[in-house]
Amino acid sequence: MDINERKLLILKAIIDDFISTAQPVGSRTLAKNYPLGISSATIRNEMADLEDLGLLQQPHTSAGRIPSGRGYRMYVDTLMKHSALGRNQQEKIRALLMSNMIELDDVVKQAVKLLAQITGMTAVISLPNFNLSKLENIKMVKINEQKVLLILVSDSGEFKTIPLGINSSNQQVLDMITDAMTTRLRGLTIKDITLRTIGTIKSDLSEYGGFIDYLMPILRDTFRDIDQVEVYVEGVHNVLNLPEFQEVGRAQAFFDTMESREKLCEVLESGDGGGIAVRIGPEIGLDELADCSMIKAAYKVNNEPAGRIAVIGPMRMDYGASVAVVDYIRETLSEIFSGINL
Amino acid sequence: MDINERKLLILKAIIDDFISTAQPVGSRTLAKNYPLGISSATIRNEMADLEDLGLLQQPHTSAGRIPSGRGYRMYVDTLMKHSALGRNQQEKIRALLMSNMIELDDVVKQAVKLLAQITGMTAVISLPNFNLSKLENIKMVKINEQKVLLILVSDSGEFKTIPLGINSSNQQVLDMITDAMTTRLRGLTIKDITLRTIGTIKSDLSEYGGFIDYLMPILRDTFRDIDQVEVYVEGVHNVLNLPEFQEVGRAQAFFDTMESREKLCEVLESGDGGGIAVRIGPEIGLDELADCSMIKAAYKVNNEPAGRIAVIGPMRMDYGASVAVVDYIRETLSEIFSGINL
DNA sequence: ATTAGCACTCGAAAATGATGAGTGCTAACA
DNA sequence: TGTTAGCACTCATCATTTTCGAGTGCTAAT
Repeated sequence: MDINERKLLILKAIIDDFISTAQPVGSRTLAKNYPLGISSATIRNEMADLEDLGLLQQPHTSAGRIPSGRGYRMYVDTLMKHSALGRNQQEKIRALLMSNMIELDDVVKQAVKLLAQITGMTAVISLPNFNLSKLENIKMVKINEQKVLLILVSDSGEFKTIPLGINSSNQQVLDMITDAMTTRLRGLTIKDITLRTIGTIKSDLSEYGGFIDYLMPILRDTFRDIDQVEVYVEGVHNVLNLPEFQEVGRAQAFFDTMESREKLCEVLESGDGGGIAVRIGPEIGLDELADCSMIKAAYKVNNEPAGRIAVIGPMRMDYGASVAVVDYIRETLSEIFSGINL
Repeated sequence: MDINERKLLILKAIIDDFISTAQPVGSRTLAKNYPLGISSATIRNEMADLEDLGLLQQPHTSAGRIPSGRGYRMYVDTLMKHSALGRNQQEKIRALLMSNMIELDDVVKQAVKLLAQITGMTAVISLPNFNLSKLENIKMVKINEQKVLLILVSDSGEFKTIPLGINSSNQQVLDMITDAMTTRLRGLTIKDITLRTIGTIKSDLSEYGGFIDYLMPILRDTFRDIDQVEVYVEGVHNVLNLPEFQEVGRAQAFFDTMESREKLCEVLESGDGGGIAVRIGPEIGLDELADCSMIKAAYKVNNEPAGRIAVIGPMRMDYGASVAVVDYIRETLSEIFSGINL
């Protein structure tokens, strides 16, 4: 059986309708509400064909049709209207993201909130992995007799602070040590730091013998443990407004998934970083989200792919609008982070 | 009408039963399952009296009774069994909270997670308000040409880091400035810092004229904006397992409330800090939680009341067990934070 | 190839009925 | 006088039935 222009038109109409009503759509309503110029009987025949092609499915015998995963795929690939964001909405996003520019974290948090709010779904964003950026500078600041703050600065201007429980140190000594560390470690990533590199520092500082022996294991453990990719999630509860999440069990399963950093990370970080990816149902690669869809994109920091941004919602989502928003936010983030040493 | 011993016994039985089944309890089941030694008819009469006294209510004519707010109040005040935590559970809590002791924040986050997990309800905890603790030390660390990290250390060993966007500063200059600031501000709380105090610093450092003129407004704004009380919430989704939250609308309203830091703060911080408070329904003081209950207590840092810890759930909660957990965690936190300069 | 028409299907919603847990009241009883 | 057995009555819940209508597939006419 061939798939012709008209079938595609009908498929598009069905999906458009289903996206906005969440109800299976039948031949009569279709004939009534869309200018297809053919009768419901003809539509019925075509629909039967579309079902045979695996693009539609019937919840039960006497109901209308709903799109299948493959149907959505075709819709997203070739049928849907790619809408652009309205001017004023663009301005709003831009203004909000630009307003709060001291830290990358803050911008990113703002962005994910915005994304959730605009789409009415759940938004997820991952931060650039600090472990992979090059160290530029290392400092330790004595907080009090029991505590020192370790500060790692990356070449892109990001930094990370880590409190250490260290007894009675002296700021001058700490400065000497961090100077030596900076010399040795500058340009490396945290991932690159091994026991051996730390060992070399120790040999540079033999004069502080005892204290170094005390400090180094702590630093070693600290470097070993810096490792989680940060993920921010926003708008998890938005889905309660959607008809597909009206049974608490369903909603609860979704919430549980959204609370698992690892799963989210895995799903976010998979795939290459180019362009926008639309993952439909099982394509997401997570059983728990097999009846959801995800739109995901990588934003850049200093023109290098860094973190990912995504929106997750029911398969029946407004792909056109969502893609537009994700794209615009990705673009704006990349722009904000381009070349600026935060 | 007098309220005698037997009535109280019946009330207690009804509430115990209702807490565990979530079903209105009738006279027959009561007579069958509790060793009251009287017939269902007698119980019926007593129940009618208890209803007249406002301690019970009937969802509809031919249903059993459920406790009213006043009923719960009486239960909590005089009837319920105060159970203590089991030894092994105590050990578990203790071990978990002790294991992770570098930062107060970490302990507190661990505690709130634990509380939610053990009670199966929603747990909330507020941090000691940094604004109210006395400043001990102020530092600024140059991160790079555009950025400086401001570190405020309190006398209890807590600290707060605030990134500032400041151009091309020099670490020596920063040290001079923070030394002057420390001299002037030590012992004050952040709340105490006014425009005038900042002005005096400026006069100490006339030699750095231009830079100070640039820096001071930034610091002024920064001090003015440090102000939010941190609140951690954990286990919001736990309530989905409870029968009273089976309609999504109900659950959603609860989630919304739990997302409002201000409302939570208000509710947490109200009341004096002594002992454990059980707030039933409207006593919480928030319309959105009028059919929930809250158990709340203040923990201490250095033997001074600091933050609050609470668990929030349906009115039909196991008050005895919950009070025990809250109490033990409060106690353990206070102990961990007693006298230790973190 | 298209469409009108028709018989048929089947879920959703409304109507009906049985069930049973619960009540209040009364009269008998210890 | 307090307690209890008994009884009529209430009413939510659940299962069953009925109705309704949107939808389908098929056939025959255009």
